Amino acid sequence: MATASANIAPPPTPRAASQRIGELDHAVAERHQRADARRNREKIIAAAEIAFRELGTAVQMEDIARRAKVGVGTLYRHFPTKEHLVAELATHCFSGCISEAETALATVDVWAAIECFVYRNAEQMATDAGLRDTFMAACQSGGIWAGERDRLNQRLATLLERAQANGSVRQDVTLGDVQALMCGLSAAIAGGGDWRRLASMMLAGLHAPPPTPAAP
Amino acid sequence: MATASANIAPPPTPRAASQRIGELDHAVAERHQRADARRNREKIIAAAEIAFRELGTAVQMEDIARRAKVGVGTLYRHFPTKEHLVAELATHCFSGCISEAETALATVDVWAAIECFVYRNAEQMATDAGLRDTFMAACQSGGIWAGERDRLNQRLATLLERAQANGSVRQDVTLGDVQALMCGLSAAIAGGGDWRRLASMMLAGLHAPPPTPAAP
DNA sequence: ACAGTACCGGAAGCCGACTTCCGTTTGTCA
DNA sequence: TGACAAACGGAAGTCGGCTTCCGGTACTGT
Repeated sequence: MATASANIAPPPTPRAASQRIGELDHAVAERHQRADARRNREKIIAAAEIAFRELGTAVQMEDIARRAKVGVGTLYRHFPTKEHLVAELATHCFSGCISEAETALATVDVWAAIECFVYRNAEQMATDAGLRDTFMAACQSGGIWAGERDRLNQRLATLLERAQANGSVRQDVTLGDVQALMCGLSAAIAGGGDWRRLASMMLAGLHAPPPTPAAP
Repeated sequence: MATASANIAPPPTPRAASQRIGELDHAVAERHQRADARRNREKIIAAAEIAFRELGTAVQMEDIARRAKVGVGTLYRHFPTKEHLVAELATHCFSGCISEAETALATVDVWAAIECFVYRNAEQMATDAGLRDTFMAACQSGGIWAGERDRLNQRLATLLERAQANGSVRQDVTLGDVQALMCGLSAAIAGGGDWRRLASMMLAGLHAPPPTPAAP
């Protein structure tokens, strides 16, 4: 699994590689399509979201198809690859986080905004394996949904910058550290810790005064 | 994935289930065996340790056999299942941690001992995927190597207890939280953060004075 | 030196995912 | 309404791992 687990196999066929996610994919979605097709797409996404929350990237395509009351063939008509489908779901996760980050950016008290951001995410992670897996995968550079991740990182970067200018976050913390921390928080919550305490500890670590001199 | 990517498949055959790890396994190891067999076992373990550090639980049996210059058949003669082999390796990881925890227990300054323990592990995690995966898997209760994990947890529990009595660790932290934190630290380091800073943040989170009142 | 047996190697088997294929169904447009 | 293409369903294909099998090899004790 490591992690857990994640098992999106690298596409064995050359076929999938020929489609950029978010290009042709959306093009197909937009273009004139039959009513039943559109309906099925909705059903699939709805079912996939639930399953993703429950099982994370370990969801199985057949499981999703079953929940959506649709054949696997139909599933693959709409999403040529598991990776494409997961990317769609991960994008939803990210856009949620992004809008939270934006409300944080609109808040005057930077530190309170950060606290709020972290608590909100931690709370959701407690019941959403998909969100946790998304944060974990976000650390691997160059993933498929790198675009969305970078949009989030952009927000977090300015948030971090302000907080450091403000003195409310340790000066030596980098954006990479923040990313890693979110990833760590996911894992810790997945590991069964109490999300509230874990979030508060993470915040304390960020907030802390100048780092204590390192022990040998 | 999550995790990352642990892929020890549940044994499909009834065969593996009939052998308790650490019982029959060791018995076979002890019992009179041919010299070449013993030599091969050592080669396998040596190769597996290196591969495990490099790849974590994602190592493949064939890879290990190749590195040990041994056929897969031989590998399976010594370890009837991938799970058995990984358990052996994880046990090594745990016993290292346990002895570190014991030196920590022997130290007068509890907080300094904890710092040292965390830094040491973090440093090793930075280059040892096997250690990271071991900590991640340790959270899943009831794993195969639960015995060793519990021996470690026992040490950590008394360490935590003393530190809380001492006032150097937040009162509301539980052993489960500590476990989750180690798991989170693994993930964060795997996610590419700087181990030194991450460890210091984690310690700050533990050390912190009474928890800040939770934000909504 | 020899028999007997433990052990070795790696090709083949198996299994659980993902993905493809194609006959059938259904919506759409004239 | 009829023809046509788009979409459906799910059985079958594929692939990458773990695991087994069995003919050959080489220790070990006599």
